[in-house]
Amino acid sequence: MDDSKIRNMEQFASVSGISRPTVSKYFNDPGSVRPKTRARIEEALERYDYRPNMFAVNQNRRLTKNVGIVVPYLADPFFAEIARNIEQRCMQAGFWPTLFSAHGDSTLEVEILDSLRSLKPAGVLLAPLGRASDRAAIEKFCDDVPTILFDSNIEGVGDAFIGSDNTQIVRLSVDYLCRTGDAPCFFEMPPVNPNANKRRNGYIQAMEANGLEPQVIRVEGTGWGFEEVGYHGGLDILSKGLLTSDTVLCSNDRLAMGFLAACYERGLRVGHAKGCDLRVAGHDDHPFSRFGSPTLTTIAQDYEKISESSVEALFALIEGGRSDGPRIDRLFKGKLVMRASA
Amino acid sequence: MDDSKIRNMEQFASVSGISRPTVSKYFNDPGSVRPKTRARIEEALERYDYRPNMFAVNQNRRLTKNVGIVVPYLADPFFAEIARNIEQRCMQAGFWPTLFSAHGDSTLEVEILDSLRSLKPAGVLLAPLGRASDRAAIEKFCDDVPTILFDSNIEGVGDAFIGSDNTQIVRLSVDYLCRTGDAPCFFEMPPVNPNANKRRNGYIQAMEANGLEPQVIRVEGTGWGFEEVGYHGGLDILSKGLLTSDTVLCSNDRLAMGFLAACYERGLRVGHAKGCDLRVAGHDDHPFSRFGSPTLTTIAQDYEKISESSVEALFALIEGGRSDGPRIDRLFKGKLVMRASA
DNA sequence: CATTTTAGTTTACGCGCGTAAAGTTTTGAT
DNA sequence: ATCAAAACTTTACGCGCGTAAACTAAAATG
Repeated sequence: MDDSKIRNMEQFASVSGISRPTVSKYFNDPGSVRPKTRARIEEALERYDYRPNMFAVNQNRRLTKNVGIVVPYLADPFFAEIARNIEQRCMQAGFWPTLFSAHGDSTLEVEILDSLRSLKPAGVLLAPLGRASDRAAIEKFCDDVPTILFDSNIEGVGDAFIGSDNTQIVRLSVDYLCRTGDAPCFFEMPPVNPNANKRRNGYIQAMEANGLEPQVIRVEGTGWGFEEVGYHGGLDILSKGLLTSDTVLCSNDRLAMGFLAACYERGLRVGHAKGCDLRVAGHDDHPFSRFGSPTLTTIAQDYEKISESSVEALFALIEGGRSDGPRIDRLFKGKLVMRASA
Repeated sequence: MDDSKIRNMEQFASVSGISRPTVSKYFNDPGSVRPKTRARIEEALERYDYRPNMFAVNQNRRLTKNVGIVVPYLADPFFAEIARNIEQRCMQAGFWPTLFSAHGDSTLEVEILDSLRSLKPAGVLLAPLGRASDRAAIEKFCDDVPTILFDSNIEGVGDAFIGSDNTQIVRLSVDYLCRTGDAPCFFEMPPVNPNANKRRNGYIQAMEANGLEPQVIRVEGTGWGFEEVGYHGGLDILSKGLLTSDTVLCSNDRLAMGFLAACYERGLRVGHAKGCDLRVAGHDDHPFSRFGSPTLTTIAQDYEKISESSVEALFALIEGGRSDGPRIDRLFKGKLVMRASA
């Protein structure tokens, strides 16, 4: 590789023997130039390492190749994983993804969107905080920037929503638990987002469909430290004897993992096997659920499909422009993952 | 707020009654203009919402206000937390942080650095993959961009290293375990980074200092899925009866959490209390360690200080330029966190 | 082969802002 | 009030690239 440094596209064009406008065209879409031309450019690209200046490139373009990814809480490996998945898909499609986390803070969420504006993104994939979100601010942002919501819905905001069918997911867990033992009571997480309520309601529906009486246990706790809530709330529940069943269905796996720690501390043996005191199940198939003590029975969210579908929806939106059709909602079904805890 | 939209600094300058070069100066450093002028600009800023175009701003500046943060594996909440901490500090200092994760892949790590180059960052905070890292590529990057390494060191690369004193950390855990029960054997993680080796060597040193014979247990496994390694490796160790002590010190908490799951599955009772079969301890005070079954005794890394010190070192580097002095290494001590497991 | 189509070249302008130079006003110390 | 220093205004240029227009060369069509 020749080390004489190329300062700009002008120079690179001259060493590659192609005019600058054509080189510019190549970088915008390599397929838009003749194969022979493309070959010459790429040959030069091998010899000299030149990259167009990001800032100059984006200055004149009304629409950049930037894509914003915003998640509510990055310290949750679930979001880290889904972000990774989305990032890769975006890069493969030639976009430049940038990852942001609201860290559970709605003020920060709005700040992120404001910052994102100045990135002039072609589109944004947003998993909103949920109830805590500043609806008006997000709505305004979505007016200006093509935005796909995922994971957590805000009714009527954004160009589409991709997520899980929480009703089906909870239905599945309830049915499984009912078939394999006592009907579950429901250990509810703090309702930070609409999914929390969907799951509680889904539980109630599913129980009633089975002719059983729903039993919802709600504990104190706010924010995104679900393990903390599951642990301390769990200790509280156990010490006060509030459990109405020996089968506990938790709204999500992080809550369940905290609850498992509480059970262990209280000397309760959790599992579906004979001689166990309690069965515990969760939802999401969180990355750490398979390493619970015991390993956690749960319903897996199809986050491969959620990320795939989200990115697809965004690209369709970017290419096709905003349609006046109805807002698209796509919900994916969950799958039962049987492990030791229930 | 007046909604007539301001398109550029020219227009904003005219509505604020200040000339454009002065407004430009203000945005680069609000303190550099006369208080009266500043007040007029900020008054206009309240009425009209204008932000300088990021791309235009950065195009002419040799040095931007961008800061890159690169972590090896974002699905590890430890890195998510430290990234959050660093992000906030950077933003407070008026920088624009961008977060990247190598997702355990050295190819991606190099790609990230290449992308970062085109962001013309004022500086970069890099937690390298470690052994898997492409040393030459990182070295070359550090020649061009002021870079602080943190968490995991690469000898002689970058302008400084900020991390934990792994020797002290392991010494602390070994001493504690020896004083409270049988001397520990050491369950080693796959050596993905130099910290792994530092910890093993630290263990051996600490044991010998106590006049005891070190016992290192090494299992198969690669990559960053430490829980997986701890779990499967743990099952293997237990089934083959390879443990040389009833006290197991794990190189880190994630490995330990996996091992706890294995112990649970084998029906072993872990803890420091009477009647327990095994004591288990880890290192790092990982966010999830307090929710283990049992809660995990560990040595906490001082990641508040690590992030604070990393950012400080970077800012000093950015402002002061690179000195010819020796590379700065700062190591912080760990603190014992006594929980139920040992 | 002549003709149309496609792709590339040349030339030129503009994006929004940093920044330098020269001139003007304000400030604050004497 | 006097005057130098500090701050501001005006003017002007350049950053690196997108992109449009007018022209020319190459490829595809018949």
